[in-house]
Amino acid sequence: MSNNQFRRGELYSVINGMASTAVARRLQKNFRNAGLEITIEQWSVLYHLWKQDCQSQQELCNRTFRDKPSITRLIDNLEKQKLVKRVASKEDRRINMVCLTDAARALQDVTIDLANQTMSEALTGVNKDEIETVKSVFQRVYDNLT
Amino acid sequence: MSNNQFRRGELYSVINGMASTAVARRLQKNFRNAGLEITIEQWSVLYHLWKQDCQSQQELCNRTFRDKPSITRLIDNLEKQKLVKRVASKEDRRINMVCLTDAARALQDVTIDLANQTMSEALTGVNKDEIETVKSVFQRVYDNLT
DNA sequence: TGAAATTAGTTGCATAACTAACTATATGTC
DNA sequence: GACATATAGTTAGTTATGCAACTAATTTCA
Repeated sequence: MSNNQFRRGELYSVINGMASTAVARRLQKNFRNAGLEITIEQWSVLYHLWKQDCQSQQELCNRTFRDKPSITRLIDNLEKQKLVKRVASKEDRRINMVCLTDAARALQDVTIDLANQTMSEALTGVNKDEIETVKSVFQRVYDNLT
Repeated sequence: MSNNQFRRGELYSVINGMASTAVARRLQKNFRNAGLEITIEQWSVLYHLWKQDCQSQQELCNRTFRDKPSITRLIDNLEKQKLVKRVASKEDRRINMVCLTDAARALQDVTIDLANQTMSEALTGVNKDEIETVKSVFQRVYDNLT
């Protein structure tokens, strides 16, 4: 095995463990400290609904990079907390449109502020070019594998 | 909220969802296609034991960026599959040294090859400088938050 | 030396992930 | 129109994660 290849295995560990876990934990902690009961996974669904309300579960799967059972259960839990409602589509009765409640709309500004603060903290000492490189690399990695 | 801040929230979604999920799924699929029954999380523990055998659970926590209960259960499952053994330390009876079995040693080459192939596939079109930038950014993000 | 604090690991509980198998609705084709 | 196929979503079973609370062993220090 070449040294270069071994570094790639190592890179896998780095990408999948270190930074994303640390950011996720910090954001979750910041939500909790602010008295917010939502998980970051639930937040990531709400994030896409704030950008565009009333999406089908399949659209949320595509946008959050999750599979269908994961979205089913995230929506189950969000519905229990009265943050979203499933509304049967009239055009296609297979489809549930997932729509925000007023309670969820009230969370938008405060939670996005917390996410921005968390990311600012995480990205201290990282410049814009480096951020653009990370985004671009991740986009290519995703495209290479899907 | 400034436009720049909003992009940071977006970056969070990108980092935590897109690339790492895609790589993890592909690697898991490649393991399964090769008839290997281990999960990528179990593999990541084995990876550190291949680098250095017989580490305490706490050392594995630090190296894999997982908390203690996660490691306890990963080791439980690896022990069920007879890939590791817990060996009580003689110097400090609180400590379990986690050691590889022959069965686990036999998995090293084939699984690391699969990981390298998967990463090569994922990183097609990404040059060395960009990889170094990603690693460096992730290291700083981790340091900023811990 | 003996009580307090620290460290290593486990257990319980909740949420989330993936796979496979399932139901129900819609579409396409003969 | 009817049967095959595809699509949207759910359910079941296993693994993994995070947090809090716990036990047991070790260290600190008064």
